[in-house]
Order: sequence, then C-alpha cells, then structure tokens
Amino acid sequence: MAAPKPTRTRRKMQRVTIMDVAARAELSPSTVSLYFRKPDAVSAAASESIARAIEALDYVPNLMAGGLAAASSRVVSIVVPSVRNAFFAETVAAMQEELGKQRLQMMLGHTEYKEHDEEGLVRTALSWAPAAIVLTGLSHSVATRRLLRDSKVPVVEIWELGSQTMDMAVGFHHDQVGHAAASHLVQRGRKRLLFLGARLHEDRRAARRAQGFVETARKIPDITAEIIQHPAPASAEVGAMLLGEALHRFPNVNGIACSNDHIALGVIFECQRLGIAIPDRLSVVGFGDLSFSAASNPSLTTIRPPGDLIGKEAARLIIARILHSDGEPAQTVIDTRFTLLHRQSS
Amino acid sequence: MAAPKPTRTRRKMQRVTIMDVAARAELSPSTVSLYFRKPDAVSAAASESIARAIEALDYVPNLMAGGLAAASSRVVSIVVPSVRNAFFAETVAAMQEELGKQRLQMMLGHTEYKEHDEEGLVRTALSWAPAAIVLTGLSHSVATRRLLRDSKVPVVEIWELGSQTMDMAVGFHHDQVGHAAASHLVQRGRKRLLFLGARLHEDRRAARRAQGFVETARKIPDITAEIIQHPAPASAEVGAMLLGEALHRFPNVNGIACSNDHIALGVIFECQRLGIAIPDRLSVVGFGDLSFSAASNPSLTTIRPPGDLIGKEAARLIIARILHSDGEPAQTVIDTRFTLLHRQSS
DNA sequence: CTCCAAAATAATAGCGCTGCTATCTAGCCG
DNA sequence: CGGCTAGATAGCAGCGCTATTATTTTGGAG
Repeated sequence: MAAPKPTRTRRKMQRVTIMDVAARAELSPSTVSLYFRKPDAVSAAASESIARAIEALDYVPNLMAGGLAAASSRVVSIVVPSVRNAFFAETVAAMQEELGKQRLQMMLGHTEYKEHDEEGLVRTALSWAPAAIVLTGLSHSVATRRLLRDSKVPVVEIWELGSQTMDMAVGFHHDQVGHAAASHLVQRGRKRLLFLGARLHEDRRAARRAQGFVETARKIPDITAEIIQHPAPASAEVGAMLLGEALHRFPNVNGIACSNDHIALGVIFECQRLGIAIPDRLSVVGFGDLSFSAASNPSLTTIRPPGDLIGKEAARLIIARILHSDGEPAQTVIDTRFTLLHRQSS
Repeated sequence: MAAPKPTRTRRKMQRVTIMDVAARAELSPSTVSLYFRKPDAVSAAASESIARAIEALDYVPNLMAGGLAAASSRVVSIVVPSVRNAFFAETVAAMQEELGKQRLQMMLGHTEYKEHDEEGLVRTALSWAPAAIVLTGLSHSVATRRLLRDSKVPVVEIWELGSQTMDMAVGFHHDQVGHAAASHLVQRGRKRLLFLGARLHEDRRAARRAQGFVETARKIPDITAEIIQHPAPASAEVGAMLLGEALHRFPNVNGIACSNDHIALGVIFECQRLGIAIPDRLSVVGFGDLSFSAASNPSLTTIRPPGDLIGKEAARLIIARILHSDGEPAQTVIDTRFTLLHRQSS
C-alpha cells in the first residue's frame, strides 16, 4: 500500500525539551546538557545564549529523563518514624536546607514506628534510583540490608550510634543519654530514681535511654531505679498519668527522668496540681529541649539532642560522597553528642 | 571500513529490568508491564509466574523510566512553610499516609516562610512531572501561577481558604478563627482584648487571624482590641515576652488571644510567675491545640485547626483527580472548619 | 467443526536526557 | 606558517519503561 500506516499517535508532548532550547540557542543538545551538568565546560558566549533560550522558552528540565539516562537521580530518600515528632521534623528540615543548596531533592517516608514497614519504603525509595538513602536508627531487617547492599546506594543511619553501621552514620549513643540523666539526678542528691517512658516497646531509642538510665543508677551504691512505661505515644497527658502511677507505686521517689519533654511537662503540670514542689521534693529531667521546655515553670532540665546538626551532617556526608567522590571516605561515623541543660526542675 | 567501531562501552547496568523478569516468566516485557499497571488484564497463570520471577530476581521497578515513558510520575510535591511547625508536620504526615495507600510518593519542599522561594521549589517540583502539586496558602507569585497553569498539573492549595483558588483547595478561613476567638472572649465577659502574635509579617495566615479578631471585637460596642506582635517565630519565650509588653501597654487587659499555643503557653507560664490568676483576671485563648495544651495548668482554651484532616482531604482530592479522572471535578474546595475547645484558661 | 468476537499477549516506537566519543576550533610553539 | 594540543561543541546510542497497535489464543454460538 502506498499509503503509509497512520503514524502512531503517541501523545506528542508539547513540553519544551532540551532540543528546543538547543535549537533556539543555535547549539547542539549536548552542549545544553553540558551547560547544566558542567557549566564551566561551556564557553561564556554559549552559556549566555543558552541562558537566554531557557528564559525565553521557560524551559523546565525533565529530571526523570536525566535520572534515567544517568542511572541515578538527584533525590535523597529519607525514612523517619514520623515527622509529627519534633525531633525528626527538625532533622528533616535541616537536612533539606543543606541538600537544597546542592539542588538535591528529598523524598520522605514514614514508618510510624512500625519497623516492618521500612522494607517497603526502602523498596519504593530504590525505585527512584536515589543518590542516597537515609534511615533512622540502626535496626533494619535482613531483607532491607540486602536490598541496600545490592543497590550500592550510599546509606546514612541517623539518630543512633552503636557498634555497627551499614555505611555512614550520624547520631549519638542513647544509653549515654540515660547515663547522663541518672548521673545528674544522683549528683543533685536524688536516690530514689524513676524513668518514665512512653511507647518504649516501639521506640527503641527511648528504650535504650531507659536502659542506660537504670544501668548507671544501679551501679551506684544506695541508689534505686525503676522504669515505668505507657504504651501510648508521648504527650503531657501521658506524663501526668505516669506520674500518678509513679507516686502510687513508689511514693518516696525523688528523681525522675522522662523519655521526652512532653512527658516531663505532664509531670510538672501534675505536680503543680498536686502541690508537689519541684525541685525540692522531686527533680525532673526531660529529653528533647522542646519549644516550651525553657519557658515552663519551673523551667525544665533536659537533654538536648542536636536534631538539626544530625540533619546537617547527614546531608554533608551524602554530598561529600556523591559529589566529591574523588577523596576517600573521610569520616563516615559522626558522633554529634548531646547536651544536658540544667534548669530549675532539678 | 570493515572493522566495526569498538562497541560503545556504556555502563552495562547489571540492574534487573523488566526484561529479565519477562524472560524468566517466559512472557513479553509488555505483559509484565501490564501486570503492574493493570493487573486485572493479565491472566491468573501469567500473573503467578510473573510474581514468582519478580520474587526470584528481587526486581525493583525503575520509576524514573516509567515516569518518563508515561510522561507523568507517581510523585506528589508538597510545599509547606516548614515541617518544624507542628501544624504542617501533621498535615504532611496525614497526607503521606493517604497517598501511600495508592502508592503515591511525596516530595517535600520548605519555604521557611520566604514566599519568594516558592517559585524555585515549584520549578524543581515540575521537573519531576509530578502527579499533583500541593501548596500552602493562597498567595503565590505571578510566575508561579503561570508555571503551574502551563504545566497543567493539578494543584491543591491547603491551610487557607479565600475568595479564589487556582484549582483545588482544602482549609478554612483564618479570619473566622479570629472572629471565633474574639466572640468567645466577649462571651466570657472580657472587654479589653489583645491579640498576641509572632511573626505576623511573614505568617499571613496568623495575620489574618489577628485581623479577624480585631475586626470582630471592634464591631461590638464597649469592646477594645489591639494587636501586639513580635518578629521572632512563635515560642513560649516569645509569649512570655509579649505578655510583659501587653501588661505594660495595656494594664487593664482581660482577654488575650494568641497566634498559637506556644505563645499562649508562654502567657500562662508568665502569669504563674507574676501571680496573675487565669481565667479570673485574664482569659487566654490559643490556636493549635498542641500536645501540651490540654494538660497545662490551667488547661488552655484553644482553637484546633484540623491539620490531619487537611492532609487527608488534600490527598483524596488528588487521588480522585488523577486516578478516577472519569467523573468530573466533584468538589474542589473543601472547608474543613475548625473547633474551639473551651477549657480552663477562659 | 467453522467462524468470530473477546481476551490475552507481543511487537514497536519512543519519553527527554546523559555519557561516551568524535570532531572541530583556536591558540601557541618552533 | 605548519603542526599540535587543549578547549569547545556535536553525534550517537541507549537508560528501562509505557502506550498504542498488532497479533495470537480462547471459548462459545451456530
């Protein structure tokens, strides 16, 4: 048949492509591509006419095409338990700011403290051929580890340090936090200690703080320490509730550390209602240094984890690895430490 | 010449592709692709052998290739002022949960309250050919609007409702919040009203609440209302500071509304220190119903914005639009309302 | 049995960009 | 001034998948 088959009606995208830009700038697509990837390799004259063409056409690059061709994208995937949690929100925000400077995008995933979901999130993340993957904590399923190893994507584990890491890590030792809280209370002359924790069965890091707390306390002669917990997520209400239980079970308690500041604030509120003097009769130490902690009455002694620093350093490690891959893995484990802020409640 | 040029040594990805799966399942790549996109169109026998092949090869699809071919991705981009802000963190989390059910991924961008940055974020977002874009608030630059219009990507504006929306919107009217706070205080017999606000110059929504507050109050005979503000981000410390200024400038104030609960908590703390009885001498109303608001002492009367509902509904609108595009735009503007929670502080 | 529509599967032609190479140009030395 | 080299620019061949069309297989009806 002379008549050619009707041409395929593939959606003929009217999208502006790199070729349109090249045509307008009277250069080849290669050069335009180079302009984006290695601006220095393009002459000033070419750069200028390309910039003009981009401007005129309002060109928006297609990062998916670029990622496909380059077999890797400018996306960093991060998996956190929850952004509802101020700690991780802080880290996510700081990290994004840092990554943004290098025009790296962030894709976010939540486990909502269900560790089992992590594998699925990692799978999805890998579908985007990310430049790096950031995971919270150190405990990951075998399948997750294998996926990541096979993919060869750089991995950063954040918010927790331990004996072994998959690749890179930024965080601190949670047992040391417990240790610091216990030491501080003991130093303040407290002998009957309690750790009040929310959701310790799911929040492993909080559990490690609790463990570090009692281990430290019990090593010191004449000191007692127990853990009281509640399965619900941390909130001031849970804190108030936990204090009630604490006073019921251990009436002579005089030093309390909390899994976080929400719990501690609840303890303070409840003590106000019950007429319990803080710190005279009871010392309270929190964890988190949340927005209200310095302003409460009494102000709250607490341990401040450097959430923003963690985000920033994680971003830096990633940038160092993927952008300046020339040098060798300088430092791949960063201990950010934490700070005990001694205020009125202890 | 006879000798063929040496074959290009293109990085021969050892990645498992859809072709490997097809080969192993003894089917064509097309069928495997169909299996992912329209599982019902594939026979049970084929489905099973494909599933087995995927399992055996540990196949991870390349979403960038898919997105490129389909000219659209399963990514939803969301731009919020900051995830450090609990309101938006809540929305982001809820939205992600809802989107996740449809295997839609979320890409996050922050403006950090710099509206000027929005355009860049939208540009980057569009580079990923997202299935939809979610923006916070209603005020966007002309360039941003044009970019979005040209791209034809569905847009959802959240957390604010007003006279006109670009496409879809989910939120509530902030002036109504101010109105509700003022009405409530008046109803509680308060006549000398103040609105304490943080960062009103950047946080337009808070500014609208303030505006609604004074407009309502001033319409009522015998009532006075003023706004006092501080340029720093909201925190309990700023709240305490603002109360100081308030008492200095308006010693007989007896009703205070705050731009959010952090400020209100600071007011409560400061009143405790100063020995000002709440609510006897001073009524306080917050905004946000943050984690500590119900537990504080006195508990805080506040207005609760449905952050999670906003996220959920926004996700639903998006899903309805892109997945079941058959039906016509049912409802594209959703007023989620808000709730005044009357507690002890008023 | 044959025929035919419906169901299932396969073939084809890109999506828009990048990573090599190859080619071209300008600058500089002897 | 020819010959070289480094610096710019261009050409080519996919990246891994999807949408569309084409083909084959099924399963009844006649």
